[in-house]
Amino acid sequence: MARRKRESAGGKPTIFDVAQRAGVSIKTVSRVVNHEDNVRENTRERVLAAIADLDYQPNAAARGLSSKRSYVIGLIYENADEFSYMKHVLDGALAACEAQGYTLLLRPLTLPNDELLAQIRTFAVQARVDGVVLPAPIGDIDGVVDLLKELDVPFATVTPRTPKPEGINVFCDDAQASQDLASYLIEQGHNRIGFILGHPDHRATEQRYKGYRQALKAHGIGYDAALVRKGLFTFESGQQAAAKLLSLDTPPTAIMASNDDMAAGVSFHAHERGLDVPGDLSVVGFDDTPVASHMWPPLTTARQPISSMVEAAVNGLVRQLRGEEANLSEAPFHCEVVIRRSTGATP
Amino acid sequence: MARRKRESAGGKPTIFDVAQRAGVSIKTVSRVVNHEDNVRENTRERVLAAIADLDYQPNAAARGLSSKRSYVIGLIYENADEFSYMKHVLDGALAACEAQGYTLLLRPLTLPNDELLAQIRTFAVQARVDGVVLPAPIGDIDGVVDLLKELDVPFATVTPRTPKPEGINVFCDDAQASQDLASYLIEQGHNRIGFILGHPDHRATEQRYKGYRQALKAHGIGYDAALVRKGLFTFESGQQAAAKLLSLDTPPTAIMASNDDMAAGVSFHAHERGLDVPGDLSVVGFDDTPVASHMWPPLTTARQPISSMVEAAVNGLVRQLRGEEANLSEAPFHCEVVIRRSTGATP
DNA sequence: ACTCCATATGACAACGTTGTCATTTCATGG
DNA sequence: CCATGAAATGACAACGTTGTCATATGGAGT
Repeated sequence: MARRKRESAGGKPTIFDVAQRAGVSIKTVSRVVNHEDNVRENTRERVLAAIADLDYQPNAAARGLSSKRSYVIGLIYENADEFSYMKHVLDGALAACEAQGYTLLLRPLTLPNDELLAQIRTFAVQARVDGVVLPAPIGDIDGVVDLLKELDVPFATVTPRTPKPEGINVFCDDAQASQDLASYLIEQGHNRIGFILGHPDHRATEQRYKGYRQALKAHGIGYDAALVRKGLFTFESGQQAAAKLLSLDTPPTAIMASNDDMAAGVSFHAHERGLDVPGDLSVVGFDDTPVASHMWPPLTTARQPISSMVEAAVNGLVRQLRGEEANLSEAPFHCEVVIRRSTGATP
Repeated sequence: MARRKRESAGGKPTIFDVAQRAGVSIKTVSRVVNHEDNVRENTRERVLAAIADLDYQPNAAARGLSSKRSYVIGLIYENADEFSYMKHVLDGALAACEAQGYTLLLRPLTLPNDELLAQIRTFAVQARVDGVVLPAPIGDIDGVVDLLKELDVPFATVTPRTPKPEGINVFCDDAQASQDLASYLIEQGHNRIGFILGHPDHRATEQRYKGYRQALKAHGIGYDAALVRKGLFTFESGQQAAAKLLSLDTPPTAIMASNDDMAAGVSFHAHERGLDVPGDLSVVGFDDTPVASHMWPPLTTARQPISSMVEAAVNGLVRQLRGEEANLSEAPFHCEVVIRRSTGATP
C-alpha cells in the first residue's frame, strides 16, 4: 500500500512523488525531465502535468551525485580594477548558463601571477566543474590551454584566434575594426597618427596593431616607429605614452590607443597640457566601455559584441558536454566602429 | 579483506579511501573534515595526513545531498550598465564565500521590474540557496525582505539601515560623508551649492541628501529648494539636472551629485557650456568609481568600503547558517572623502 | 582492580537522482 | 492468431556523503 521510500513528507516533492502522481516509475519521470527518447507522448504529458501540479524541481545535488556531472561551468578571469569588459563577459556567461540549465562559478585571478597554473589546476580539480570558459587575457596565456587539456577539462576560449586553435574558440575581427578606425582618421586628414600598443600578453594587442599598419599601408602612409609606444591597457600607461608622443619634435595630430582606458589617459594628459581635443589632437580608443561615452569629449572607439561572443562560447561548450557537435561558426564576430566627438579634422 | 564499497578505482579518492588509509571509519574522516568535536588529536592528525596524501576533496554533491544544504549563497543584484559598484560587491562576496567554503550564485535582475518578487521567489526556491545577499538597491525594495522571511531563506542586506532592520544588515555612514563633502565646499567659500538627488528607490539617496542639509544647517546657510534637483544615479540624469541648475538666474557655484556617474554628467554638461571645472563650477560625486579618477578633471568624491561591507554581510550570513551568533558590529562602516581637482575656491 | 561517565569511534541507513539491465508492451508480418 | 523485435517502462543498485544511534575506550574516583 505504500511506496518503499518517501512517504510524501512535508518537504520538497521528489521524483517519487511525481512518479506516484503520474502513475509511472521514477525512471520514466527521469526520462521526461531529461528529454530522453522512448517515452510515449501520452506518458510524457501525464508526467509533465504531475511535475507542474507538484511544482517539482529536480535536486541538483542528487543529480550531480548520480550522474557524476556538476552542471557547473567555471569562468576564469583576470580581476582587474577596470571591470567593464568583464561585466559584458559576465552578462553573456550568465545568460547562456541560465538558458542551458548550468550554474556559473567565478574564479577571479590577479595578474601577473607566478602561481597562475597551480591556481587554475586547483580550481579545475577542486570545484569539479564540467567545463571552463577562458575570456581574454586568460585564454591567451601560455600553458593555460595545455593545462586544461592535460586535466581533461573541456574549455572554450574567447580571444583572438591562434594559428592552430585548440578546443572551442570564439573571436572577433579586432584587426579589421582597428584598420577602420585608422582609415577614418586618415580620411580626416591625419597622416601622423600615434599608436599605443596594448598589454603584450593580450593577443588582441597584436591584432589591433596589425589593423593600424594595414590602414597606413592601404593609404600609402609611411610607418614611423617613433609614433608607436608600448602600453599596458591602463589609464596610467595611456597618460605616459601620450606624454612621450606629444613631446616629439613633430608630434602626432591623432593618437589611437588600443583600448578606451588608455585613450582616456591620452585625453587626460592632453587636457593637462592645455591641448584641445579634438581641435589640437584627435583621440581614438577601443572597446566602447562606459568611460568612452561619459568622458569629455566622448570617445571615438570600436565596440565588440562581447556578451554574444561569450554566450556563443558557453553554448558551444555545453553542446560539447552533451556529446553533440560544438558546431561553432568559423566566421569572426563583427566589431562596430563608433564615431564620437574626440576625433575631427587635422588641425 | 576488502571493504564493501569503493575498491579504490581509478577515479577521485573518496572518504572510503581516506578512512582505509588512516585506519579509521568514514564517519571519523567526516568529523575531521567538518571540524567536529570529539576526535582525538592523534586520530585527527592521521586523517589529515591521509587526506593530504591522497589529495582528497569532499564531493560537494554527495555532501549536499546528505546534509540537505547546498553550500550556495545567492547574490541578487541590479544588473545596471554601470557596474563599478557591483564589481566591488562581487569581489567582497567572492572573497568571503571562498574563505568560508561556500559557492556564490549570481542572480542579476533588471529594474524597474514588475515581476521582481516572482523572480526572486523562483530563484530562492529553485536554486536551493542556503542564504541570500541583497546589496543596494535590491535590499531597499519593499517586499523583498518580507518575501525572504516568508520563504524562510536567511538573508543579509547591505544598504542603509532602516528604523527596524530585519535579518543581517551592514551599512555605512553615507550621511556623514555627504555632510563632510558639503562642509568642504562651504569652507572653500561656496554658499550656493546645488544638490542632485539619487534614485528615489535607493535608501542611500535620502542619507546623502540628509548630510547635505546638515552641513548647510551647521554652517548657517539657508536651504534653497531651487538648488535641489531629482536624479536617477545615471550619467544622463546628471546632465539634465546640471542643465536646470546652471540655467537658474543665480546659478550655483558648486554642484554635489549623489553619485559619480551623475557628477560625470554634470562635468560633461559644464564642458558643453564652455564652463571651466573647477574655475567656474566645482563638482562633487559619491562612490569613487573608476570614472571619478579617470575623468577630467578628476572628481572629488567619497569612497565606501563596499567590498568589506559585503564580506561582512556574507560572513554574518554564514555564521547564522552555522547556527552561531551572527555577531555583527553595530557600528557603521566608514566612508572616506577623496579630494581631487574638480573642486576649488568660489569663482 | 572495578565502576562509571564522558569522550571517541563505528555501523548503517538515509539523501534523490541516474545508469544498467530486465521486463513488458505494442505494432508488424507471416 | 502467433512469432518477432523494437519501443516503452520498470526494478534496483550505485553515487559519496552526513545524521542517528550504538558501541568501544579511557581516565577518574573508589
